[in-house]
Amino acid sequence: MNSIPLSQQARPAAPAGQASYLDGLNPEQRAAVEALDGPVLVLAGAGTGKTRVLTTRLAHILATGRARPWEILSVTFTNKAAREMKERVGRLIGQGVEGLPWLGTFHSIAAQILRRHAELVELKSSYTILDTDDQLRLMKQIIQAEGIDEKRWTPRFLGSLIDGWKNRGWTPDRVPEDQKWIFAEGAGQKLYEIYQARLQVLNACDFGDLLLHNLTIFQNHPDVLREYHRKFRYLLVDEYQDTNVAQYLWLRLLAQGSHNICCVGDDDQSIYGWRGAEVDNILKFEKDFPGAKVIRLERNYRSTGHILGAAAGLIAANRARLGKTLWTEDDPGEKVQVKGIWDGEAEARYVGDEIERWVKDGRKHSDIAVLVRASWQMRAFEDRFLTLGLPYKVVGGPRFFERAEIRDAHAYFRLVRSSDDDLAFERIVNVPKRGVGETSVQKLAQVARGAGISMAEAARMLVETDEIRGPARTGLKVFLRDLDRWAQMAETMRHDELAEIVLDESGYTAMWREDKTPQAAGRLDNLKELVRAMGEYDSLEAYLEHVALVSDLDTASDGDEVSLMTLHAAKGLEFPLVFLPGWEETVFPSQRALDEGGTASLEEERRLAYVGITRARERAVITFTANRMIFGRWQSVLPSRFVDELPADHADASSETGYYDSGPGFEGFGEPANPMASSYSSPGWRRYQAATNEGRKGSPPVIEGKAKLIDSAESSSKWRAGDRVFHDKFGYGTVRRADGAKLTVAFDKAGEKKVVDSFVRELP
DNA sequence: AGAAAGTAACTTTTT
DNA sequence: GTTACTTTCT
Repeated sequence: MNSIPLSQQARPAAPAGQASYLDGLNPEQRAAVEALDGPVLVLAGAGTGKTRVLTTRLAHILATGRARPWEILSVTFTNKAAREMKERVGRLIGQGVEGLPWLGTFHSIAAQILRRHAELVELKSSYTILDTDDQLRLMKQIIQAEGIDEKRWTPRFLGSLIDGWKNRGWTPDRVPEDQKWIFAEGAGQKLYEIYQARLQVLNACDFGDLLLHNLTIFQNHPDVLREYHRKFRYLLVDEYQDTNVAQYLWLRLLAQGSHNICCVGDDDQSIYGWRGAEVDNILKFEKDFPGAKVIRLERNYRSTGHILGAAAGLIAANRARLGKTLWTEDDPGEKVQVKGIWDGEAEARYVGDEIERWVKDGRKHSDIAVLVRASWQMRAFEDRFLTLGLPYKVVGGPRFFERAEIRDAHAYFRLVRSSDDDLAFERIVNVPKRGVGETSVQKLAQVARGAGISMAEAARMLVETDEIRGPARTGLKVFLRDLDRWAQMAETMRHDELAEIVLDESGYTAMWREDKTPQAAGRLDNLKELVRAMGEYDSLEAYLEHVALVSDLDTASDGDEVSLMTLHAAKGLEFPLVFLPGWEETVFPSQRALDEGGTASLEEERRLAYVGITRARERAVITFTANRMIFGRWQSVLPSRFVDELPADHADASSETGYYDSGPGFEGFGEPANPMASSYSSPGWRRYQAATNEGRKGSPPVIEGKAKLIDSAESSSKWRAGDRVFHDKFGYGTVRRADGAKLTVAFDKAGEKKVVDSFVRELP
């Protein structure tokens, strides 16, 4: 791993100040690059040159001879970020970066470390990394084995619970008392123990374990930790605001050596709280790392003044933040556009039209991104783009390695490699159909468990007896014979050749060839692509290790396409023109955030909105609709509170059509209109509804007296404060405020809600 | 065992 | 609207 020729090691220290890589850095960036000693936190706002600082700092450490390439630990969150850093450092120091063996994601580096010390946590260094699918199936087995009702206590719930515990650095014995009761009347911790024991038998670990085992090793074996203290002279951490507790503990342990830890991040862009990320980590950095320097990067090189102003105004509503003020020397540019639209289809049509206009003006499709809160929102845009013939690509969509056919194929390969991989065995014994149904598999599992052997071994025994008969028996016999044969071939054959043979001879490819569903062809293509990708690795092991930690294959096609993606996927990217559709309550902020997480998760939604706006360089267009199809039902929806929070100075709600206005200062529902936005205050909502509805036919359908916005809007005085009403979903309630069609109702059970009057009726 | 039909549940976001 | 899962039937 550390095999770089001596000639490529530390280059002679360049006199500081003359180093060309420092040219063009602003004073703050330069300070962040040059502050090499002790802990440093770089608060890098959106578009302030974060990656540049990170890579230049790395180059600087090398160029000044402070450390050699393998003495620097650089961690990122995603593989993409790691790749980008490698590339850019390579360009800066003008040589290959194979010499940076410790640049990678938290998970890949933890996996490397774990391989070297696996025996210290009772694993073999050949351990496999389970994907979420395997994990869930394990959970399910355990829940069933323990006789717990899996309807009430789903494997998925247990999975995310255990995952959460791991993210907080809790091994089964450290789970706090009150947490144990979250699952199945106190069985949670016991199930966690059983799960870990199963993993150990399988010589496997899940994503969370990679970090957690590292922690266990470091805590129980100070000598090992010291080894890494000596090894890592500098630590660099990207996206620090996204670290969870386990990652934080891991970093803190490692930093005890040199104390030279530099974390780069932006608390305003912390959007992974739902996955265990702790904004707190970045908020308390100075406390955790005494003597830390904090450097703020606030000069933005990406967006226009208005875009920054709109984003700043929005994020100012958050309380838990360190506070930064982005500024730019660029033009103010044009204000952020905010537009209300009738429904989702019309929204997609509008976005499509705007895109065509932009392109007609000589700009490129690839300048444009459409950023949505959740992936289900993409379909409307895909539909529309397809009809218009607009070239587009979905970024971060269905992941290659998560597709069923790829997982099936991997299960075959894993099984050929080691026949005791029960999870793989179970996955594909009967794919394609071999007559081995559920009952046979149950029997195998039971025997295997009882005898402490693998399911493949159990199968070998049982096919010789009468325990399993009929088609299951012959099917298993053939399957076992094939496995043996392939295992033998593996000794001599190239792994990608073998892969092809396994897939063919097992009947797996044939299964898809005979499948007549439209996706079948794509699946066969994926399998071909899989075999091709395998060829790029030296061995099956190397390949499997890689895919376990990577979610996507490099997709090279950089055509001239509009990018369609979720807001999460957009972090770190930028586009001249950005569309932000779906800014409605319950969509964005999402219902889930509204229901569960309280203020914290609402603030996270707001940060997501902030991330969205700050992706735009020249122009940002926010849209919201009055009606949206959610869960297959038409619902009337209200503009997002984030729309109200946009400062009128930087956001423009007036629109060219007669549609009307809403938007900044849209008279937010019963509350005093935003004073900053008074110029926008207007009784626009009703006019907007009336106007739009007139221009539209048919959609959304008017169902069962619902969605009759027009009627209800016009009969504005049907309800008054104090009236008792009934709502299908929320039950009985008392009207608190009535503002045209919009009611604020205090429901007896559901609490205070804002609803449109067509959804309530008189008491039955 | 396997296919068809009917049902619940649900949609974030990723290593 | 979809998908994953369960029940029912052959």
